[in-house]
Amino acid sequence: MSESLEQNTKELIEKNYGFLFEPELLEEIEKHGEIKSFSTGEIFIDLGQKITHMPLLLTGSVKVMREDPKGQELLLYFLERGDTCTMSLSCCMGNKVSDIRAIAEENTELVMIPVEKMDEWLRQYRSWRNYIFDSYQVRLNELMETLDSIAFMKMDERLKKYLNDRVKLLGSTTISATHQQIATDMNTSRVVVSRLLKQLEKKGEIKLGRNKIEVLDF
DNA sequence: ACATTAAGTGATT
DNA sequence: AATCACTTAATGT
Repeated sequence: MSESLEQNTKELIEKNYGFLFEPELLEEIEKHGEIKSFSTGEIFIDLGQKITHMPLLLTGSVKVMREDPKGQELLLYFLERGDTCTMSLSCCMGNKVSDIRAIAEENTELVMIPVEKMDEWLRQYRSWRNYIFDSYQVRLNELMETLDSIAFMKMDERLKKYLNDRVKLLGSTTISATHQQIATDMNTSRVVVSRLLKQLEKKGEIKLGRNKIEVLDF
């Protein structure tokens, strides 16, 4: 039984990271990594929590957000399979406390790597170094995108982007969320979201239902 | 049937 | 675009 689980683990890691890392590194990941799974809505990294492991996503997706001192939430970016949380990276290098919150968007599996391995692997494996640097770059770009979405885009454009992002991420045109949840993600008010969604529905771009939105046009 | 939660809307700032 | 106040609709008990 544990045999088949390990087999499964190995396959999962190889499927998602096999093309990135050399075999020796993959073996190390299998050896030291701990597989965890979370169901939709579970928070697995929270503000003020010490980071002891860094996550590598295998399946599912994750929402990463920040909270300002007033308790106002702000969505930073989404993670999908093959991604790692760059924010926790910087946290564990400095042995600091997390300043972000990570929530499972859907049922998600990931490998937790102990921080001690980070240093070692950075020195030892070129592919790991590249992966980390690439992650930084990808994340930085995404952050820039959300930044100028907030700074320069109007609400209706932001909402469209939000919907498209989630459709792409979930691989489904049906999003299940309340208007309130969406509003919180974009830190605006529910009323605004409801009105904009209604407009989009009138234009035939989406179809609304209770707790769900179907994206028709994109 | 009643309470609760989600969504829609006009008016105001 | 945000907030208020209120209505209507869908769901759970």
